[in-house]
Amino acid sequence: MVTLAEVAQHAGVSASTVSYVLSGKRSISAGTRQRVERSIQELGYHPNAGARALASSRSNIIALMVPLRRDMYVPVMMEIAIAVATSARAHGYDVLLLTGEEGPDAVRRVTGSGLADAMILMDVELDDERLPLLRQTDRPSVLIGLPTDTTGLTCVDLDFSATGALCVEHLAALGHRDIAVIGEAPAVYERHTGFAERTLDGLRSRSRELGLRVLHRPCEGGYDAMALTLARIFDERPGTTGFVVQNENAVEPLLALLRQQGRAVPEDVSVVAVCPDQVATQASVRLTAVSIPAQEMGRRAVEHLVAKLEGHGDEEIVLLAPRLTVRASSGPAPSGS
Amino acid sequence: MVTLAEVAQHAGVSASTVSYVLSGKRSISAGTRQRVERSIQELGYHPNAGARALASSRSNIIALMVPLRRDMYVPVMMEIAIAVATSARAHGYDVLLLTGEEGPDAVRRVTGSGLADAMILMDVELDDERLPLLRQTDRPSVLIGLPTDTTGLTCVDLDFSATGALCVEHLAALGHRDIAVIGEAPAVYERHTGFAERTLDGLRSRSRELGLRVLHRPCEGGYDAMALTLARIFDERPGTTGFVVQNENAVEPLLALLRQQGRAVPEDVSVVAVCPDQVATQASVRLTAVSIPAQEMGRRAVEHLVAKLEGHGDEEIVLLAPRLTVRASSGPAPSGS
DNA sequence: CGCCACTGTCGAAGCGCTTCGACACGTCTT
DNA sequence: AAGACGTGTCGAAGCGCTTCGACAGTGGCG
Repeated sequence: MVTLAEVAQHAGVSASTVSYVLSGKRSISAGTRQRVERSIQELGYHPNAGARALASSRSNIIALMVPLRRDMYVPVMMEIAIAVATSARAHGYDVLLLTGEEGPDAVRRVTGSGLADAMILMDVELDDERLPLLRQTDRPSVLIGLPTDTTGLTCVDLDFSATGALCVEHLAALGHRDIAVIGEAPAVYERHTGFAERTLDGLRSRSRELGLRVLHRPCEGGYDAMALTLARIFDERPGTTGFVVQNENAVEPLLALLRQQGRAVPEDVSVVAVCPDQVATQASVRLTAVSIPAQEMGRRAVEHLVAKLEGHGDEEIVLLAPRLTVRASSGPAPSGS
Repeated sequence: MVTLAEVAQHAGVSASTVSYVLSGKRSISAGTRQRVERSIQELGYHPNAGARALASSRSNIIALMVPLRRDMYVPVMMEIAIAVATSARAHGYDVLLLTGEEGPDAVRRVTGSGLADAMILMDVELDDERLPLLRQTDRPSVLIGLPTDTTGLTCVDLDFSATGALCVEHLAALGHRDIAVIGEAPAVYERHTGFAERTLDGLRSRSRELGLRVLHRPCEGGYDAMALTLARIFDERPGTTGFVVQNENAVEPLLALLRQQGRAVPEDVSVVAVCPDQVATQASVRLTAVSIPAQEMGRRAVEHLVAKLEGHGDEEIVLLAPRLTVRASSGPAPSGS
C-alpha cells in the first residue's frame, strides 16, 4: 500500500501539500501540482478510504435501501438501483446496498457508524417506521415514494395521483364509460405502499368528475389469478370496455385472456397500463401506457441528496409529471355500448 | 457522536477493554463485560466505521459488481444481488454496489482504497478484462459465472453445460427428434458471456449422442422478434416438436405464437425453459424448466468469500447441479412425426 | 511455601488522512 | 522605502479505533 507520505516524499513536498492537490481546497502552484500528480501516477497511489473517512468524517458513500420483496415490480426497482449507482458515481459517491429486511435497524446502524453520509429509501410505506429516525438524524436522506406525513423529508416520486387521472381521461376521451382497474397484489395495498393507493385515488376522483364507473380489483400476477379476477369483473360489470392495469405480472395474462375470450384489443376493449416503457413495448400488443420513469427517479434522488450534502439543500417534494404514450392497445369505445 | 473513550469512561474501564468486549479477541470477566455492555446501551454507542477500517485495515464491506445492462435476465440479477446482500449481512458484512460500467477501474479503485475487503463479480465474460487485476491483487474475490481460464480464481455458477444436456435428455426421452433452441439475444453471444455458450455446448454434444437434430437461434425478446425467429425455424425444420428456451423475454411470446398457430402445448409441441422458477410457474402454461438458482448462487458466493476472508479459503470452481422440474409444457412427441 | 502459568485489564503506539494556523516569500500600495 | 496583503507551502494535531506488550492478581502445583 502506497501512502500519502510516500507520495509526498517522492515528490519532494509535504504530506499536506499532496492532500491539497488531491482535494483542491487550497491553491497549489502549477509546478508543484504536476510533480505531485506524476508521483501519484508513478507510485500507483490510491487514498485509503478508511483514513479519509476518519479524518474528514465523510465516507463518500450513499446508502440505498431496496425492498427485499421479490414479488413485485422488480425491473423498476432494479432500474432505479442502477440509476442511483450510476449517478452517485458521477458525483463521486459509492453506493451501499441495504435490504429492506433490516428495517429501522439498518438506518440506525448506518447513520450511527458513519458508514454512509446519506441515504435513499425505496418502497416507502405511508406510515413507514423508518421515518422518525430519518427526522431525528442530521444525515440527509431522500425517499423514493411518498409517505403520508412528509414534514422534514425530501421525496421523489412519480405523481401517481395524476397518473391515475391521466389514464381515465384518456379512456373517457375515447368514449369508455365502464372502467376496470387491475391493481397490484392485495399484499401491496395491505402494506400501505402509497403509490398504489394514490393511483387509485387520482383515478377515482377524476372518474367521478367525468362520470365514469370504476371497479377496482387487486390481483396477484399470473394467469390463474388473472382469469379469476377477469371473470368476476365481467360478471359484475358486463359492459366494461376500459382497463387500467398497474401490475406488471398481470399485463400479459390479461391480454392473453381477452384474446382467448374473443375480445379484441383495442376494438372491443381498451387497455391502459402503468408500467416501464420496456414492458409496454414488449407486450403482445404494444400498450398505451403511462411509463414509470425509473431512471429519472433514481437520478433525481441522487441529485437532491448531493445538493444537500454540499449544503445548498432544500426540503422538497418532487412529483414527476406522468406522461401517457398512446400505442396500439387503446381505441374508441365500441359504439354498441 | 459517542466514542469508545466515552463508553470506557462511563463504564469505568479503559478504552482497550471496551474494544475487546466488542471484538471478543481477549477474554473479559463477566462483570466487566456487562458493565460495558450497559454503558454501550445507555449511551447509544455505534463504532465509527472509518476509524475501525483504518485501525484494523478491514472495512467489513464486500463489493458486488452487477451488470449495467437492463436488457436481459434482470430478475435473476436482482435476485442474486439481494441474496448476496442478505447473506453478507448475516456474516457481518455490508455490500457496496458497483455497476459493470466502470469496468476494471472499479476493481482498481476499490481494492486500492481498501473500500472493500473483497469482491463478487457478476456477468463475467469468457475473457473478462477484470480478471488479470483480480489475479494480481491479494484481496479475495468470487465470480458468479465461469470464464475460460479459471486459474487462481473462485467461481460459482450453475452447470449450464449439464443444464443443456438435461433439457435434451428430457425431450429425447419423450420421443422428440427435432429440437429448436431459442437462445438469448445475439448481443449476449457476441459478448461471450459464458453461460449461453456453455448451455449450447452441453446441449449439442448430448444431442449428438442421442441422435437428435438441433437448430439454434438467438432471439431478442418480444413478440415481433420471436415471430420472425419462429417462422424461420418451422421453415427450415417443419418437423420440430421440441423447444428449449433460454431467454425470459421470449418465453411468453413463444407460447402465445404457438397457440396462435394452432400448435398445442404439450400435445403437438413441447417446451423446456431455462429460467427462474417464478417465470416458469407464472407463464400461461406452467413450464417444464431447469430453474436458475439465483439465491443459492448469491449465497454460495458470499460463503466462499467469507471463508477466504477468514483464512480457511480455497480456490474452487463450484458448479451447481441443474434440476429439471416437469410441468405442463412438455409431453410425448406426437406419434405422427 | 514459593514458583509458574494463566486470566483480565491497562497504556500507548500507531493506522493514513485532513485541516488549521503559521510562515516565508513576492507584489502592490502609498 | 516600508508596510499591507496574497499566495503557496509546511508542521503538527488530531479523527476513533485496534492491538501489542506489560503487569497485577489469582490459583494450582511440586
